[in-house]
Amino acid sequence: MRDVAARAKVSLKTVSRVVNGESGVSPRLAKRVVAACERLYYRHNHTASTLRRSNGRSATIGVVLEDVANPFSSALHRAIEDVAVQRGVLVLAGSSDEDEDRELKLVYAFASRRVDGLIIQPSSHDHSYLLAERNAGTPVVFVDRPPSFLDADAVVTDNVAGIRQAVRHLLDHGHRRIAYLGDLHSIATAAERHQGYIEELAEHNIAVDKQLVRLDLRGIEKAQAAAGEILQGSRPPTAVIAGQNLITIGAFRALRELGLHKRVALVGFDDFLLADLLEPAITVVAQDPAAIGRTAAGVLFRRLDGDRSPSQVHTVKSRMIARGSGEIPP
Amino acid sequence: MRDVAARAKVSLKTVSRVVNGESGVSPRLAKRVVAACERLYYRHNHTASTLRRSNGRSATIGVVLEDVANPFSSALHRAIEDVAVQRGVLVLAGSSDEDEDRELKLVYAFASRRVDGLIIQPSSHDHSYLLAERNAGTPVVFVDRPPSFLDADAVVTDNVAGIRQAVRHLLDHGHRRIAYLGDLHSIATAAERHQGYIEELAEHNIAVDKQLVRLDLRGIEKAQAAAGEILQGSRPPTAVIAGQNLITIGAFRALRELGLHKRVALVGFDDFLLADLLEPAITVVAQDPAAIGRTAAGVLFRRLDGDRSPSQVHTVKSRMIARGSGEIPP
DNA sequence: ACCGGGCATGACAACGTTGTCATAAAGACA
DNA sequence: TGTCTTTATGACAACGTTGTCATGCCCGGT
Repeated sequence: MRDVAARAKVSLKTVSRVVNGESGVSPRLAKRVVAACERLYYRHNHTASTLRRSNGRSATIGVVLEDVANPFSSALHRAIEDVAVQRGVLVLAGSSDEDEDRELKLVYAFASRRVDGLIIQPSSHDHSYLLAERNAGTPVVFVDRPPSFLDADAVVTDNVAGIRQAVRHLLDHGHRRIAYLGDLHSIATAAERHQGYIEELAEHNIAVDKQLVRLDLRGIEKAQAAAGEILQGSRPPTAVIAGQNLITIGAFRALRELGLHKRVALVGFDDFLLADLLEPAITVVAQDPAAIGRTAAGVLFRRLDGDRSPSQVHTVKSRMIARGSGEIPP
Repeated sequence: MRDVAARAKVSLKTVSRVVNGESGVSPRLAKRVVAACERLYYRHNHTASTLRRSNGRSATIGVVLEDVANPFSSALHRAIEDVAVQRGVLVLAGSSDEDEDRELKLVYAFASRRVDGLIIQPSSHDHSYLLAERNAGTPVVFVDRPPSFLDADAVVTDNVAGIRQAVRHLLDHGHRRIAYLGDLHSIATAAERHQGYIEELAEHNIAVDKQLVRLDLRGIEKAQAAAGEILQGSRPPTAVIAGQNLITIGAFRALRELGLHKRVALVGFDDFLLADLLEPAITVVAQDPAAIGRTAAGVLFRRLDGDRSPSQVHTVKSRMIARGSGEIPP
């Protein structure tokens, strides 16, 4: 900037004014400055300007996702980005891999870059480590799962209602022996979904058969194995509910393997690409990651704009999509 | 930092030394400083430190992708992140949506945040706008598609060889009427793949039937429509090659719709989740986005470490995965 | 008692910008 | 012509840090 000022024969401050589009610079000087900028390949240093500016905003937010490459997380990411670009805000993204320590390190790394806000899909179970950030006035919004030991906004899917709807759907089609395959019980959403299964069965006075429930299944292979065991048990289910994306795929693989995919019903939680092209097409309770991301970014920016209202949990509705696999009779 | 210094009754510089883990601070003082940091919720300001430090590194890189939510791009993103975290480097990511202007704006936004390096999956066709960054010594690596009008490193898939392999595979299975569905011809990789199709047919002295070629197909719907038209034409193909992910899915939808999915062969370029669960399972020429991302990040960091060798185009091999749809006889 | 060397600590400037205020020039008005 | 207002411009400090160098202290050797 000093070089530009020298070349245009003006003061630093005048260059600053031109670069920031401030008024009160004569067209003659402004033209000289612009010309010098171009000649010298000058690039404004946004970081230095942040340091000095009164509001101190870096125009950058940090997003911690489970894995930037997983479809749910990346849909969140994209939705957040779309809101951010409209405000000229950039997005730092990182993957926690469901690891508390990585989450914490990412948040600290973001914080030390002075991001304006944080959106976190949490893996940890104690978010009090974020107290320093809250004290510093950095807004934090949790997505997919609510925070613990910290007062902060959150945007989540109505997991319990979603699974209850799936159970009811199967009951309506005459099923009574309904298996449930769930993710790591330590994940809040997984626990909620399992809870939904229990609640809906209870409401219809159906006892939970422990042989039909398998939890802590992580990834396609484990789900496939667990589904295989249940389906080959002494009193197999007539329908299966899968509490997560990859579990649905694993369950479907097991059904295929045993030639049962057209005889045993399957309903999955969370939609996935091509679910409609399988045979049978898979009935799912679809989440809306784009809506979750959009909402979360909206909340974050409202906080940045000065909203001081009490923090709130926003719920995004899930939606049942009947495609065939969930409508197989017992 | 000033507050911490005051509370620990030491100078600013001593706090700086402790925070950066420099040697030459007595344990007694160091302990006082650490205690003060914790009491005051002090967070190191990495941005300010970058401004002052001699190397001026921000420990942040910028990644421009076609769309952070698309499976290929997000796999790239993740692979890059995995290399970056090992060096304590954060990743700014953005989506260009195949729009030159958005790409340019993202690059400028990254540059003004003084990222240490850039990885770009380019949409534009003239990358000379990056000259200022190259002059400033910021390394730039292109992924998926090579740069134009700029001397820079690139990491790409062997598109021509991949498609030629697909064509040969179909020829080996007896096909002679092979249709080709391609993406926007303005995308360099799409043009290369189309070229591969032409070359391999020429080598076997088979004339290209223009009725069997459709280009500029963007998205599932357009591909599906185009495939439908070709399959219902007067002299339909016995096999179809799809030049991209979504086009493969669109083509498969069209085949299903017409009940031809077990009679007409299909080979897609670029693998996708669940391709193995469709009926028939889809034969593809798989790219390796993780390897591309890993390589690109490796090249970038080598440049940052001072590698001044001439820039180079690295090619990552594609791999044919036969699953059934490509082995249907004519 | 004196000197030299090593070690711990701090004072100060600088990184690239912008906020604040001062100043100079030009125009408006009586 | 003199005074007041407006407008354009610049000088300077400050943002939160770290590099450079100076200072003061302690220790061992003579």
